[in-house]
Amino acid sequence: MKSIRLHDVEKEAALRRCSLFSGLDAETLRDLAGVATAGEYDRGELLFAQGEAAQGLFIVAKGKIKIYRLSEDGREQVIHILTPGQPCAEVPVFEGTRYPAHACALVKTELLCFTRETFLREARRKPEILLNMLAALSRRLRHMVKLADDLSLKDVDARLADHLLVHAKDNCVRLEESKKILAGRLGVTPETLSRTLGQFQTAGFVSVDGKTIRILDGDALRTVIGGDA
Amino acid sequence: MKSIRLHDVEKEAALRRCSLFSGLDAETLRDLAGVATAGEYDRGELLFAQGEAAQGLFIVAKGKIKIYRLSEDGREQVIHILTPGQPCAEVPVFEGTRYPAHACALVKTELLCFTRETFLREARRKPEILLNMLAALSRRLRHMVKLADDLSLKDVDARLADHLLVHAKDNCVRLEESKKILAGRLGVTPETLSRTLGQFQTAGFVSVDGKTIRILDGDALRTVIGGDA
DNA sequence: CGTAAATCTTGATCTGGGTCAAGGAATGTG
DNA sequence: CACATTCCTTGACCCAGATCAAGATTTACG
Repeated sequence: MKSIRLHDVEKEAALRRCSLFSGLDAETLRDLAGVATAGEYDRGELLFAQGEAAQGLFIVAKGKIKIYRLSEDGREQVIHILTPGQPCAEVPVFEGTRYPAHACALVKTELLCFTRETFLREARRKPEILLNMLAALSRRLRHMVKLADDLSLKDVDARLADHLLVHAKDNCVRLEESKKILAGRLGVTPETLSRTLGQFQTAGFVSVDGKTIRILDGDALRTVIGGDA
Repeated sequence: MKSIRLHDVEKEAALRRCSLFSGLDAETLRDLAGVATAGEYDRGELLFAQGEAAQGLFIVAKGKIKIYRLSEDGREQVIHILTPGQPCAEVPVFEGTRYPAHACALVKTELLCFTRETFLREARRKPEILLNMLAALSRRLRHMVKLADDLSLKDVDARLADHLLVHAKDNCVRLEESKKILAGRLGVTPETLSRTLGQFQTAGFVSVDGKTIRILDGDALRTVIGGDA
């Protein structure tokens, strides 16, 4: 890690992009920006390791962070890819526990960091910060509940169709991530994702071109989510 | 619903049993108890319906609440069984959104209720309330992440073994819920649960007697969680 | 207590999707 | 540009666990 200097306006902009803070007024954001420190990580550099005591929470300003676990047989399970605006390690910071996963930079990455103490001090001064974070955490919890639901009672076709519809911007889904990682997020193997996407394509529901998926028949996808193939 | 009167000390005791509030000091708890209202629901009575605007959050004081969804083909998916001390509907209350599921009383049940407005007013006065809740929500989020993990990469044997070890009190697990509901929570069908429990029994890992499961060989269960049958 | 409803167990069968394997496309690197 | 690496696709096979069906056992209630 290399400490870098950022103007407060840059830090503020980075914070505003983060859902945990996005609803806050300008003054509060400025305060938070004032107490945040900035750092730069090289590609492949480890941010923190699973099991380490949580010292601070991070906000991605630029670049990409991979959150992953290693199972005891050494297989890597990607939990999240964090892009600019996303926070990281709030959970262990509140609980005062250890980091539950590894985090490493996928490319050269700039981060804002609050130490645990700094953050708690600010939060006590301005409860809106906490209300905001509660809403954001609630939303994440909701997503996880849905995912767990879907994993046990929907099939792969339904999960993929759902994902495509949710992430479509005017009938297109651009994959920032590799398909391998998308597969992990849907809880399937890359092979199965490839096949399912293939089926959708031959059925005429979508057309796939590299990392761009165009939705040709949204209604068909919606019926896939409901019941049968 | 029938409004009932409870002494503040009773309400306070109910709040203290709830993880969202358990770390709070006596004064704060008293304040919260002062603004909570109490209600009684009959067996089968609906607390709120999926899709309804969230008006308040509840704490179970006595009885049992079932949280469930109905899929479009009418099948019921139990999400949670709430027992005394558990909170309900915090998520939609923070977000100011709708209830994401149905809730109904399984037996005659007493509940404390905060309206959205009342709660937010108190929370703003005492930020510790929010810090406490953040930690609690974080923990729940962690659990869901683990469940989602396990659903996609662990088999039923491992999930059941894990559940038994986590919930054991001196080598015994008493099922408050029916086995059907436990099955739902582990993301399997009742048939599979029955079979798996049967296997564990004939293997000598546990002994089952009605709603009580005694763990005979904890180490065996731990190895089941790890890798193979 | 007896009957009905719900819950639990057990067996037989079927299938979604994981695993293994091997051949293409991309992308990066000296 | 050749080479290596990682990513993606496709095929063949197999198994965990769902589903269907049919008793057995418990619980609820008039």
